[in-house]
Amino acid sequence: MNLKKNSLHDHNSCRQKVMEAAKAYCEQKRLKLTPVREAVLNMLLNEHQALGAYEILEGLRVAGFSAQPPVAYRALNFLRDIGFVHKIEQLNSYIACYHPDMSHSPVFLICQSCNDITEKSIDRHKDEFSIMADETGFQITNLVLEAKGTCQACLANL
Amino acid sequence: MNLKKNSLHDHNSCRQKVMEAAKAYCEQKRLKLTPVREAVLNMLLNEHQALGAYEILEGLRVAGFSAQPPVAYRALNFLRDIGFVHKIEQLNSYIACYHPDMSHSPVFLICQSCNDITEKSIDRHKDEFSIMADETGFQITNLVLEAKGTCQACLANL
DNA sequence: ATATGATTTGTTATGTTATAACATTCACTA
DNA sequence: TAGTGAATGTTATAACATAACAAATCATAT
Repeated sequence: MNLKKNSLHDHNSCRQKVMEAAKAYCEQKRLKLTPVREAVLNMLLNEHQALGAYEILEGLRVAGFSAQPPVAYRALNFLRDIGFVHKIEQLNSYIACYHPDMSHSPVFLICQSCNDITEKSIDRHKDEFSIMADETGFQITNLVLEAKGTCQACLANL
Repeated sequence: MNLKKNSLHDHNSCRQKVMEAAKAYCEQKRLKLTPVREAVLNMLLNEHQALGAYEILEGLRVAGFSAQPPVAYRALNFLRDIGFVHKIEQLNSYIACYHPDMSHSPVFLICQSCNDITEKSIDRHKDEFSIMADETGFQITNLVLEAKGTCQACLANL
């Protein structure tokens, strides 16, 4: 499992905070964080890493939910819509967002050695891609910013 | 088809230049731009848009090549390795690169309205993602930078 | 309280994307 | 011209994702 990250912060409290934020957000927006949706978010927060849709589906099955693919994809898409889950396009997998702040675009650093994924944020509207897009009159609705490579810890162990 | 781009430049000469560049590159590196590989690159250059692997496979079938999936994927991966084709991760599709310059990272602006894809370049090592990665000691081997949205022409037609 | 409309969930089936594994052919060169 | 490594052919299957429709649940306005 991902010991490195766990050692860097209090994973439990971090997880709880995000879950509460999700509940508050849904309440405020009159959206429903139903049992399936909460279970999916919880699973992603627990793992603290990217999971494939079918891994999530297996988790749902174990937890007693219906385990047909649409169940997982619906929950994932709901959570993505509200910004608490992101898809890692290069891995076809999904990861919880620990700072669901709409004014920032997520940036992912994917370590090919330890499979750890670090989420960074860049200031929307100030980054050079947004600027580049502005220059050509392109209106961005979604940004995918992913870097694959080797993280510091793994570089040190080479 | 993609009239907008065709009107912006001499598509034919552009296509030929890239194909020649690919041939020169392979010759220099002692790599083989075999018939299948050339056919795939040619198809992508002709279309001047992103194609799915199975569309390419169908093109190969029509051209008389073997049309099992591995044939297309192998050719695509070869062309990606040498930098003449990129994968658009958000679309699971592949597009020819018109400025295969290793010191630049490709950036794609994907218009959801007209399906046009514009490739931009950013200076590797100077962009803020590389800088962000450097700060955390992350060594990037591959960058995926894709923006979905609406292009200028389509915005004007709303 | 209850009809009604909207949202969510269940379920079946299928579509789409990609790779594993191994056999065969080809091109080079020793 | 035999041996080697690269490329291709081929079969099968894995992995990812959605369409379509039925059933249940929920919200709320009368």
